[in-house]
Amino acid sequence: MSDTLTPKQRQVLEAIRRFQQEKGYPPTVRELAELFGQLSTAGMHKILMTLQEKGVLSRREGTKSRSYHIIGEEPGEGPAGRARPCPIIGEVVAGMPELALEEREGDLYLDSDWVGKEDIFLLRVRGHSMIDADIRDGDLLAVQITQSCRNGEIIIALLDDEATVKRFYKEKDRVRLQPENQTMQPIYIPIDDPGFRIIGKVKGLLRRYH
Amino acid sequence: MSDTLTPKQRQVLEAIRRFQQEKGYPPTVRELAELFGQLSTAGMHKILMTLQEKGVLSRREGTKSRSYHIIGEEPGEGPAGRARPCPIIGEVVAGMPELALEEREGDLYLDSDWVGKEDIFLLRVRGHSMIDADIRDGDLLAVQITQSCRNGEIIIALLDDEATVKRFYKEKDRVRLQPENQTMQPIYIPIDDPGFRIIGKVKGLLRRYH
DNA sequence: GACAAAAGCAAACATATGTGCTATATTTAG
DNA sequence: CTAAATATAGCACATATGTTTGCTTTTGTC
Repeated sequence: MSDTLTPKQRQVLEAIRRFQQEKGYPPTVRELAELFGQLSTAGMHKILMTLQEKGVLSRREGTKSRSYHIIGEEPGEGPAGRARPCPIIGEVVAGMPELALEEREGDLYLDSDWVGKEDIFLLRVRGHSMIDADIRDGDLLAVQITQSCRNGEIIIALLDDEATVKRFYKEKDRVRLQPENQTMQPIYIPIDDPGFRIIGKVKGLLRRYH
Repeated sequence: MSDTLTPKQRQVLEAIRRFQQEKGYPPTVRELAELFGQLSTAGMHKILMTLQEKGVLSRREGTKSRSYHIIGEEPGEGPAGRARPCPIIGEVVAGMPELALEEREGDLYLDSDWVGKEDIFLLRVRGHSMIDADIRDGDLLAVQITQSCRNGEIIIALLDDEATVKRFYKEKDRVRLQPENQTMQPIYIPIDDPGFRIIGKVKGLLRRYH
């Protein structure tokens, strides 16, 4: 089908794609016409009709504004629908869960298919205390903010205003925090310890090689 | 600033965010009004004005259609601009670099700020041969397709139609492939070995916890 | 050159969308 | 309770955008 397109029609199609990509919303007929330096909208409109007849362009219902889109690249089914910004936190600071934005290093867009749709932030790992879990210094941990976690999950917790990464095990009347580094001993905490607070659980890990 | 928002105003803001997220373009005033079951656009319009005064909402120039957007979440600066789809390959198969799409498990959107803008695919790690590099069975490796790589980089290579993950070192007249697992010996390959081919180098790692 | 398809311009028109009024209910703060 | 702020409806109007008509120019083909 697309092999029957004229050069001009390809250019228009490509312009629509780029506009949606860069701006984040579809163009109007006039905006397209201006992009090609045309003084009238009629010509562009005719091209758009042809592209629809040829089955490569579509639009939402009726004659709504900014409704043209390339078939197979519907806005919302693309990156915008799955990617979500996640703040990178250099350090977990007491005073959460306001997520101390002072420590914010920036955002990273993550695929919600991979990391889920719940509240997430990225925590940069410092030190080698998790080396037995194959977590390295400098890695980013995707942390889902939650207070409920199950046995064996890796959690981020505040212990007397100090943040730690540990495996979580709930025992009779206490909580056992198991370090992954075998040279370190587990920590036991009474369930009602006021200095203990769970920030969230680790859902993913990101590492970058240079 | 945002602490002075009324519940209704928060809801509207959240609706704008979700609309842009799901549809891929900003809503009209009437579409917003309908979302809240209102018969008039006047109320919604007033709320939008208030949100602008409070500095959380903005719009493109003039009075264009579908131009409202949340400040800090401008469409185009968001997911669509940085996220890029990367195919997940279950196994590196001989016959690359056509990237045997049969083995394709799907796509994952990755942030180009993190993974770069070059050709990338994701390779699922099988086995524990890279455990000393803290790479686990099931991890995803972000592989940049290239033939040029420097000493010490982790590469994906084809050796007699078999894919391996190794550290790359170029020596005088041969290439040394160093496994990360200390129980395994390095492999030496003449530079002109026809059965040897570099697929690409590892730029990142993704792990998911359950 | 004749011809048809594609592309362009100008001007109008129809619909979609943004904005501005008035009036009335509902909520909130004091 | 009262007053202010907020939210709603209904209507009118201005601008933005989509669509159509008629004509001219360009382009490629026979």
